[in-house]
Amino acid sequence: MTQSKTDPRVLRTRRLIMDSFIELSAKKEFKDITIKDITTEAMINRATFYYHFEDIYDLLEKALSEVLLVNLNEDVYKTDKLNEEAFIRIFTAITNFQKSLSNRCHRGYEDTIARIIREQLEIIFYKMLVKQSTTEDKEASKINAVILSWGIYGASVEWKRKGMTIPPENFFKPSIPYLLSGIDYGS
Amino acid sequence: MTQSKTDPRVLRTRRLIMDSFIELSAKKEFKDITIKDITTEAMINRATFYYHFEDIYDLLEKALSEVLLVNLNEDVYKTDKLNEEAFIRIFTAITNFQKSLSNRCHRGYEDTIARIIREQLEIIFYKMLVKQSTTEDKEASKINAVILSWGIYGASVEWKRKGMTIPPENFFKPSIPYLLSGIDYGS
DNA sequence: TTCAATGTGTTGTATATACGACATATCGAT
DNA sequence: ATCGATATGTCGTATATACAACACATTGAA
Repeated sequence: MTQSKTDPRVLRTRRLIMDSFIELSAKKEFKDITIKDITTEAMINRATFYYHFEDIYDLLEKALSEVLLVNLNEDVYKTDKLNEEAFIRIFTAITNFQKSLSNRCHRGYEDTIARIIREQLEIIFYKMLVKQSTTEDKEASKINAVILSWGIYGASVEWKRKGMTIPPENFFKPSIPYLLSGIDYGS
Repeated sequence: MTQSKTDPRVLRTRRLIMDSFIELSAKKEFKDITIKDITTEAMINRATFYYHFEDIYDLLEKALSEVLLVNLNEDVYKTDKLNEEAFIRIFTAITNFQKSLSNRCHRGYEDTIARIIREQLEIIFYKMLVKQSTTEDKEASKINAVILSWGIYGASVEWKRKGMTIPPENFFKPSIPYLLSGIDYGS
């Protein structure tokens, strides 16, 4: 809210960099992508890259966060209550994300990616929990968000381990009653 | 040759502006397109527009020149000799250009467009004539280029007036012997 | 007519980007 | 181990773009 709108040049450049990175990720492994590759593809100067990102890992992080966030926002914020439908939407968004990553080659960076997913999940869960919590106990919401993010990410890993073939909603549905019973203070 | 390569920011911005203009031309008449429309679509500042173009007519001119030039370069420079094939390529490029313009609405600017086409044609003809002329008479080449540009543009207007239905090569072929006889000094 | 709204074109200043140079690190070949 | 080639990260400076403000023209409605 306090953020004054950012310079259009910045938005433009970040978009160019991120798009180029995603483009290149489809062709090469992450470890073979150089900063020069990215900036050449994006037609921006190499020094400009460092104006926006610490290094290539920082870019990976922010690019993935953004992609995931777009997925989540498209699917989730249609319903702002954390009910059965919302859980299924979120879980499906994550499995979609996992599927899209499994095409690209990010070998050796699974941990980074896992952390990014959990962080984004935590943010979203926290927002939704605070919004619908009747008490003012934000600490509890924070911890619950952590637990939910780890738990649901874990479920997506298990889904992946089973071959990514089971429809996400079928795989996940059995656990929903348990998850809902824990958080449904209101009503 | 003497041009040192231009700043990538300039290329980027010009492309954004031109693409936005072409985009908007598909939706609105030229007279209803404002500078603000263009710069908003291109996501650049209005003042930046004036850094690159005198006004909207200047943009029209340069945008059309570029589109035409791309058409011509794609088709023409495969053969660098001004023979029957080259004439047909050029004439076809122009009729294609006329067709693409007839969809968009540039009512009231036909004269401007005509001038742009002739200017581009003249440049190309002049280059080719000088290249293949055995004598060093550049003045003659210049005048011949003028004559050819007006003549061939006129033919394309006639082709348009007849409904743009006749295949350009059929329409134009009968005149080629005459045109070739005039310029074929060499050999 | 008058007035408000909108478009045009210009100017001064702040900031993002381009560019070249540099030091350092990494890596593959000899 | 050494060397050339290539990638990383940083810096200073030049320049293109963003932005707000301005004067002026055009337009349409009261």
